[in-house]
Amino acid sequence: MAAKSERTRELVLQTALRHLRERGYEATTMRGIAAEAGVSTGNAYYFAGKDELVQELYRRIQQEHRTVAAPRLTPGAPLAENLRTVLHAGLEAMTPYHGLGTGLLTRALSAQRAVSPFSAASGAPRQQAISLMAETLTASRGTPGGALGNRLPQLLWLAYLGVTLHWALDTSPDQQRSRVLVDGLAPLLARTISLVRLPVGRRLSTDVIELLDRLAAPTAPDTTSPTEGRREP
Amino acid sequence: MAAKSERTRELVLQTALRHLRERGYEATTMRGIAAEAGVSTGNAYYFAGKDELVQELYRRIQQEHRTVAAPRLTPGAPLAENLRTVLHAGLEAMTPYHGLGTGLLTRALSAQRAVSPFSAASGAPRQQAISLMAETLTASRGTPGGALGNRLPQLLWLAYLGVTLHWALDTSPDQQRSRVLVDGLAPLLARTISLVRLPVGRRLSTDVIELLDRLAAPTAPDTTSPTEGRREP
DNA sequence: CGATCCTTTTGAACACGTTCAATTCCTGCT
DNA sequence: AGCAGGAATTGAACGTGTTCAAAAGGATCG
Repeated sequence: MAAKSERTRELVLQTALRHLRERGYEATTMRGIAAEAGVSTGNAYYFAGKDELVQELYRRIQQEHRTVAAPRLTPGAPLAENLRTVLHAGLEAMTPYHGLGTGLLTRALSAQRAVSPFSAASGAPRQQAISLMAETLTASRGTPGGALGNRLPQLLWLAYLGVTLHWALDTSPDQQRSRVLVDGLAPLLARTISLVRLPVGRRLSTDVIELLDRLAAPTAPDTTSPTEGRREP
Repeated sequence: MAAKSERTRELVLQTALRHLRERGYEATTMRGIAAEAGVSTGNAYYFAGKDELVQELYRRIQQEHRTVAAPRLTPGAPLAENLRTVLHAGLEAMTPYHGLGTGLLTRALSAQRAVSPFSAASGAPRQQAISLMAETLTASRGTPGGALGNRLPQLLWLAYLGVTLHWALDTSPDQQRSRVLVDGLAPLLARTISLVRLPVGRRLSTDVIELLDRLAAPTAPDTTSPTEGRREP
C-alpha cells in the first residue's frame, strides 16, 4: 500500500499550514516544518517547495470561502445584498492568514502566471471563485442575462481580486477598512450593473464585452512580412 | 568628504539594475552583483537588501514613465486620447523589465505596505504616479471638476495598477495583449467618467466619493465596551 | 612624520530553500 | 525465515540573502 507517503504528506501539510497561520511567511521555514512534523528536512518536499505550500493554503481558503458563502446567499434578494454577503465571506475566510501579508496574494498571483486574470481561461482555483460569483448572480434578482450576464462572473471576480488586494495591504485593526470597502462596493457595483437597462449603460456594456473578447482571442502572430509560405526558423 | 561611499553605492545600484534587466529576479544574486561591481559581498548592502534594489528599480521606472508621458500629452485633446497615451507610456517604461515577472509588482506592492492603495496617503512613488494622472486630466478637455475631479487622479491610478497587474502576468508576445487592454480601456474609462453629466452618473459619483472618504477616514478605535476611562492593558 | 579618529571595506559566519545519492523500511514472495 | 525490490526517509551538500566583528583606508591634527 502506498498510503504511508500520503499520511506523511498530510502531516507535513497540516504542520505547514499551522506555521503559516501562526508565524507568517518568512518565519515559517521548511526545516521548522519538518522538525515539528517529526520528519527530516528533505521529507518536507512532498510539496514542490515553500511556495506550493502557500498555493495549497490559497486553495483551502477558496474552498472555505465557497463553503461559507454558498449557504448564506438569499435567493431572490437584490444583488447588492448577496454580493455583500459573498465578499464578506471572502474576508472571513482569509482573516486567519492576514499575517502572511502580501505573501499570500503574491504567491497566488504567481501561480496564475501564464493565464491573465482578465481572460477567462482555466486556472483551476480561479475558475472556482468565478463560479461562486456566477451562483451569486443567479441567486439574485434583476441581474442581466445575455452577453453581459455571461461576463459578469468574471468581472465580479476582478472586483473580488481588488478587495483581496486591499485586504492584504490593510493595516487597520481587524482589517475593518476592508469591511467598509465591501459595504460600499457591493451596492455600487450592483447599481453600476443595473445601468445596463438604460441606453447609456448598454453602450458601455457592449464596449466592455468587445474588450473582453479581444483579450480572450488568441494572440495574432507577427504579420510584419506578408510574404506567403514563410515558416518560423 | 563622504563621496566615496556614494560612488560605491551608485556602482552597486547600476550593476544591480543591469542584472535585474538581463537576468530576472532569481538569477540576480547579491554575490553576483558584488563580484561584477568589483566589491565584496557585504558591500552590496548599501541598499537594505535585494528587495530594496527592486524598489529602486520601480522608482526609476516611474520616473521614466513620467518623463516619457508628460511631453506626449496633447492639451485640449479628449481624455480617452491622453489617457491612452499615458497608459501606453507606462507599458513602454516597464517593457525592459518584463522578465522580472510578478516580482516587480510584488515588491512594489510590499513597499506600499502600511498604506492602502485605495487611500490617498503619501506613498512617495505612488504620489508621483497619481500626480501624472492629475496632469493627464487637466490637459484633457471635458473632464469633470468638483469633488469627483479631485478623486479622479487616484481612481485612474487604480486603473493603471490594474493594467500593470495584467502586464506582469501577460505572456503574449511583446505583451501585445496589454496594449489591446489599454486601447480598449482608455475610451471606456473616458466614457464612464463622462457619465457624470447625467443624473444617473451623478448618483454613482457621489457614492464613489463617499466610499473613498470613508476609506480615507481615520480608523475608529474599538468601541465594544462603552465603559469610560478604560485603558488598553 | 606619526597618532588619532572616523569612514569604508572585507569575508567569514549563520540560517535558509532546495537537491539527491545513500540508506532504511516495508511488502510480497519463496 | 530469508530475500529481493520498490517505497519512503534521511541528512549532508550547494548556493542563496543577510549580518557583523574585524581590518584597511583616509583625513586631520600635533
